[in-house]
Amino acid sequence: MTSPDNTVPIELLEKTRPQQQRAIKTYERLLESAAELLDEVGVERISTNLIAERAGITVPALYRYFPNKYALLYALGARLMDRQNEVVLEWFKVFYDPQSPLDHIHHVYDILKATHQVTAEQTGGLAILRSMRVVPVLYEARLKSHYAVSDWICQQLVELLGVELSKELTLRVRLMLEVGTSAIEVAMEDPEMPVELALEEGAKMMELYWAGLYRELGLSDSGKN
Amino acid sequence: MTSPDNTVPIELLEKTRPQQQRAIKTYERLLESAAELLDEVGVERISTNLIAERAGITVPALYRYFPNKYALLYALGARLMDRQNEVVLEWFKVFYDPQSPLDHIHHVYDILKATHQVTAEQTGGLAILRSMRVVPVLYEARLKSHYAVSDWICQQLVELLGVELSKELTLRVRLMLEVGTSAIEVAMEDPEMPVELALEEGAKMMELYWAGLYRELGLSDSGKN
DNA sequence: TGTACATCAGTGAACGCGCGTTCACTGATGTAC
DNA sequence: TGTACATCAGTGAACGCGCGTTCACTGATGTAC
Repeated sequence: MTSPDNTVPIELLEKTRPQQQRAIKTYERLLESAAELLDEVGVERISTNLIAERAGITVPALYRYFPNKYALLYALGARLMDRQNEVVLEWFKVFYDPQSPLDHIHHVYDILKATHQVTAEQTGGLAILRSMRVVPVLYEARLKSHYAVSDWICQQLVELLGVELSKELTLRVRLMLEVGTSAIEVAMEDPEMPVELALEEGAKMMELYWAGLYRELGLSDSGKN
Repeated sequence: MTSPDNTVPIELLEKTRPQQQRAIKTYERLLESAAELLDEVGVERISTNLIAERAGITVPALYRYFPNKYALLYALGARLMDRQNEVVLEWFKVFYDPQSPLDHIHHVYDILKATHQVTAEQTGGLAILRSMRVVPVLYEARLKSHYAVSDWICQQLVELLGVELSKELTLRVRLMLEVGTSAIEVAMEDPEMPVELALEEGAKMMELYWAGLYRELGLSDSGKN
């Protein structure tokens, strides 16, 4: 079950990189159009024809830069995930304080807020996230990216707090990230759900759990809150 | 953004209900085939042709029961969501104890476990959940179903614990459900993630949060754990 | 039990359409002298 | 500065295919007498 259908591997790498000004504009217009259409018609209805038309070019021009439809969606998804991941690195830089090294867990809201913002600023951000969950080849990229972040965070915890690295730690961090993502997605997709509430309560859940994790690892919380 | 494209409403209701034995078999084979294909090729590649072929009938026979492709996927999704929702009702029945009315929050693992099992038993269960996140018309059904459960849970909390019903309570319950779903999905889709770990840790997160919720509402936890 | 008939279930063939992709091409941009 | 040329960027036309859906139909099942 859920085998990734590897019979015919799908090439995701871009073919030609745009070089001239004009080409860069075209390339960006392609990504922007794809993002809009992902939002408007969904991943099961999007097509190269639609994307090219929206971008104001002909279809063969699209194939100049991307070997196929999925490579284009991948470029879009990878860009968004990279931005999200940068938020995590930035957050650690800002909120890690050697004076009170466990204090960062009281700033989970900030990381959710920043990630939400990055996603909301991207045209069709929510639709992009959704499509990454559903297209097999994109899903694998998503998994890989999430593990990259989990691993990076764990490495930080090892270096900064001296905790012992373990498979279980990585998985627990990964689960927390997934819960955070979930809160952000709910905030974005449910019109009834106020963004602030979703992010605050999501952060609360993560914080409580994270504090428990540190307690189990023998690290004592600063007691704040 | 994220407008559900209501220009041409898609009919989701079934046309003819199967009556004879033979027809019921055909109908079930259609759903089963669709579930398999959702898992194998994904929602953006599934087609009525593919489904009918797999079910061993011709395409017009499919159109006897469903007005279109989405109605079939909807039937599949609705059936799974209904089973999941039943788990929630059952769980409350089993774990609500008038002697210690707050004790149910220490059994969150059980509800996750049972929901996971129901989903794992359904062919292509994970693929069905994923597809419900991404097809606009199915997504609305998903939202509606989730709210039905949240509302039902809130109603239980009102009746059993005497808490005051509020919009915020519903949203917090809904968020918890979403987090639980998230843990189950991670358990199912990530080959690296041991199912038990995901469910246990997910339950832990929900429990901690839920305990906090009760504390805020002025209900004191039995202290067990 | 046998048959005529009504209803239910599924078929064969066809439709127009948009899909992804490729080809040989023209036009635009940049650069060497 | 002007021009010849190389490279980059985008086009027009076409392809075969599978898509969703409908039609008039044949075959299977159930029932009344």
